[in-house]
Amino acid sequence: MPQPQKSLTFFRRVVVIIKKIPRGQVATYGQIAALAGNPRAARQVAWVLHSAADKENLPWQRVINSQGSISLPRYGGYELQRALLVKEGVKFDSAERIDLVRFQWRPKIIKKKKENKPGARL
DNA sequence: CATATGACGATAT
DNA sequence: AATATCGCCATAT
Repeated sequence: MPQPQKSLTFFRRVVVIIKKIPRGQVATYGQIAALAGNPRAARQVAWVLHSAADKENLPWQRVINSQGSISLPRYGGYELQRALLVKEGVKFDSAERIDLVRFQWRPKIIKKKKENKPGARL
């Protein structure tokens, strides 16, 4: 018997995650890789975008690098990505970087139960 | 199995 | 700050 819900491939998990990035916010390759279960697979996220951004209709423009900047080369998609983000309200500073503190998506950690320590002070 | 690819990330220089 | 180098690793072939 095959497992009822065999874990999805990394590829699929990444696709699902990227689709959840809210408009006006961004996520980094490494962040997405981590959410997909492998914090060291940032490059694979790039690969997923390369191979499926279009087919899967992903909000690919919301994925940027850990420096808060666009990874696509100038005249190779950079301008388009920048324009799409600006249109969503994302701001770029004078160094062409996005302030991650302001714009990075911070999904709620769903995880399992078990947290909630009554009386715990932080 | 062996190699190649890649919109990365961290570190060294 | 800008560039170079290396480590990583899911997929593709």
